[in-house]
Amino acid sequence: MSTGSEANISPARIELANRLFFRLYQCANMLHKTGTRAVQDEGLTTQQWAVMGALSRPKAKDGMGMGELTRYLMVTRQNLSGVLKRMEAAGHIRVAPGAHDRRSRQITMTEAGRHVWTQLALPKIHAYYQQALNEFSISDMTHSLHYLIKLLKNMEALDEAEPPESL
Amino acid sequence: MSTGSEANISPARIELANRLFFRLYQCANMLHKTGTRAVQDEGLTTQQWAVMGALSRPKAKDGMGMGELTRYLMVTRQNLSGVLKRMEAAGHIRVAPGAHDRRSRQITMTEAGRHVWTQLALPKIHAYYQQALNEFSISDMTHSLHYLIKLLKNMEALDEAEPPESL
DNA sequence: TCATTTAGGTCAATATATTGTCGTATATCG
DNA sequence: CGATATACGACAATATATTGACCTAAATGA
Repeated sequence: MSTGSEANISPARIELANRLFFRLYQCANMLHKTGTRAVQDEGLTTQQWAVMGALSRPKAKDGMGMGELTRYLMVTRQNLSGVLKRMEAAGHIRVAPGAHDRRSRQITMTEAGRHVWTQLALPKIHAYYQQALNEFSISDMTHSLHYLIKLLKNMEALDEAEPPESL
Repeated sequence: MSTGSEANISPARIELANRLFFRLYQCANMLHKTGTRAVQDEGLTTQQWAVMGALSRPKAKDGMGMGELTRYLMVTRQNLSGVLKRMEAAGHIRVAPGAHDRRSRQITMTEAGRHVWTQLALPKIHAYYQQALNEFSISDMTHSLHYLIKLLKNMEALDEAEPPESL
């Protein structure tokens, strides 16, 4: 008797979804607010923190390409372009033409950037984690992570369902 | 033998915290990207959606003050001011001086705004919820909500620990 | 080789979002 | 009544973030 697509969502689900997304919205705001505040003395922001976190991984030892980074951070290249420009001006990163594919740009951390990251930013980030994850057990963190990834996958699917520039 | 403050964070905790916050960062980006896309035909954004959600609650039948809204949404008044100005221009909301306290501004949804919200936006939002929460059981949603609120409380405490304008 | 795709740069418009500062009207308290 | 606190408005600077459009150079495939 249903119309084909599962349009019968229970009011309880809707109510829960409403609360869930509202809290996620608030979390997003607070993440950027408190996160940026945690590393502002180093001249960083939450976004630049994410970029440095990506580049400091052992996997990214030889740097990362633009497209690789945009996919990893889930932002547009126009956006990332601006962030990287500021980070390059600050001396945190270096941009060089790619080795194999000369169209691509390889983004690497500079020595200065690595110093700022490991010596100055990381201690503050760890202190931030400790406060932000106060009262979270290892189990709590594992479960939270699981749900975030699950949600993320659904939103990625939603994103790919109607891409803006017809990827 | 410890230095007083609990500086001994296990590497496992740090690693988990890293992943958790990175995923939260990605979720924040995707929430705004896919959320805005879901309601853009109605001329709305994720933020305006949040505002209308707040104003459409039975509790806010008589509208909400500026300060009330900034605390509810956890944004600054300078930010909210801009959002509200656009929404007022679009005819979605009305701003009137407060009844009791004439310094305050009472923000209310207009009839047109209520129509856009209930008739156009809500159906799309429910469809969005359905896709974004695909494979989430009621239990999953309840647990996710619980963790988001827990995290939020910690970040709020962090925020109040060092307020910018010495509230 | 030629057409197409891919990886980017760049410019522009628009909307969030923060911090900081100055100013004004209104409450409120002593 | 006078001092102070509160609730805003307005303005500026800066950093994200999106979409959209136009461009170039290099890789790739028929």
